[in-house]
Amino acid sequence: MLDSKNLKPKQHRAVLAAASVFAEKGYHGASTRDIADRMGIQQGSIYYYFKSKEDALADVCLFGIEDYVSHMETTAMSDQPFESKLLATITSHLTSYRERNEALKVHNSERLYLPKKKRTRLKALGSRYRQLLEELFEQGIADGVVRPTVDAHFAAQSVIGLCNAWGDLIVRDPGLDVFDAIQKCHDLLLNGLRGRPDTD
Amino acid sequence: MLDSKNLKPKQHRAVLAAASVFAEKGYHGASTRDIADRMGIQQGSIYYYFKSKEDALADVCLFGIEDYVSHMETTAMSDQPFESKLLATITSHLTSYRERNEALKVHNSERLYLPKKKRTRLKALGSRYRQLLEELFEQGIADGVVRPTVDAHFAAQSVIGLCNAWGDLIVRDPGLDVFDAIQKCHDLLLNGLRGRPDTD
DNA sequence: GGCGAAATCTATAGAACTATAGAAAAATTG
DNA sequence: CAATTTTTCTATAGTTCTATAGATTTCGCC
Repeated sequence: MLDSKNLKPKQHRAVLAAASVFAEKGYHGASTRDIADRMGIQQGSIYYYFKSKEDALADVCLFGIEDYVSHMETTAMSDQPFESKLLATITSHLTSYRERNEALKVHNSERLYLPKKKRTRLKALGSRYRQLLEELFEQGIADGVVRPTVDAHFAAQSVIGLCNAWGDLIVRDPGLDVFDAIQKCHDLLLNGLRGRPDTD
Repeated sequence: MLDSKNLKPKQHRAVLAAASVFAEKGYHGASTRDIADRMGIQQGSIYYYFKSKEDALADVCLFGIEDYVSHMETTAMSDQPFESKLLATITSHLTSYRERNEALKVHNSERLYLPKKKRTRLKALGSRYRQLLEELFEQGIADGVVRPTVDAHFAAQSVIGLCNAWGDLIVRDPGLDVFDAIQKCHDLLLNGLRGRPDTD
């Protein structure tokens, strides 16, 4: 398996090209020719970088989620209050969508087309991410910031879902103000639509 | 164009079969043979029901979103407080995912593969839905239930995103308790994680 | 039971796609 | 610059897919 930390520059370019094409056309809608075209090489030549089209998808997905999870690991370990950690999580999630060249989007929308074998690593990373998020909410409850009736598992899925939804919008509309979206997501999750009557 | 109100039973079955296959394999990953197999007919015979594979996708998407929007229209016109309307919206959204045989999921994840021409109707319906949702939030603000600082457009996108995320989970896990998810989404959106100190 | 319409079948043309093999070119190294 | 390694190219085998045409069967109805 490929470790995105050890990518040679050319392999890195190949993963980015594949990510971009998969993000635009979907895994099945994209052809190996499309990826080759994006790299400026011939169709057959991409098999120098990927053992198969399926492996290309696996590499893109792994690249998309890998250091994204380790970033979450750092946030979770840090010594900040709940609100700051939540904000950091959302920020990491949404900025990833813009910066990581659509690989995270590919991970989220196309990874299920991989056979189970090739999803093992991805699944572990995804579970780890969700677990850290759940622990974050449990911390929030323990600290008295989050209502004790909040279901941590539900909350984690919701945050992931909300961030992915905004991530898709961000990828589709390059003019969208990411930091505005981050702040509003943070505010909505913390306070809801009604909000606490803090300012009363 | 096809109007889902006027579907003959057999055409209806065809749309459901196509929806199911597209939801499972994606538009490009699914073949006309897959759809035919699901209906128990030969590959070439599906062209009796659809002019082309692309038209099949268009029909599925339209079926998926059509009365779903008109349901929202009814909710919006009704004479209920903001909270009830929000709950009705979420309920309609999430139960659609389970009942409409995955056509709504196909609409959400595959419609962008249609050429612009065939998306005109879908786009109009989607915009209408978002607009009704925005007006709902503006009503909430006017009624003093929703904080005036809430951005109605942002809120609408967020509700749609959150519901779609849970919809995907619902489709993927048939054992999931839909009404539990509905209540928790409603609560999270209204009160956020911190919640109002109602019960203090 | 026979007629017209609806539904399905068979067979296939034509296009696109994946993956491989071996040659060729480019880059790197001693 | 010669040897070696890395990268790319050409050509193609083999498969799969969409869509069509025309034959065939099933169905509703008088």
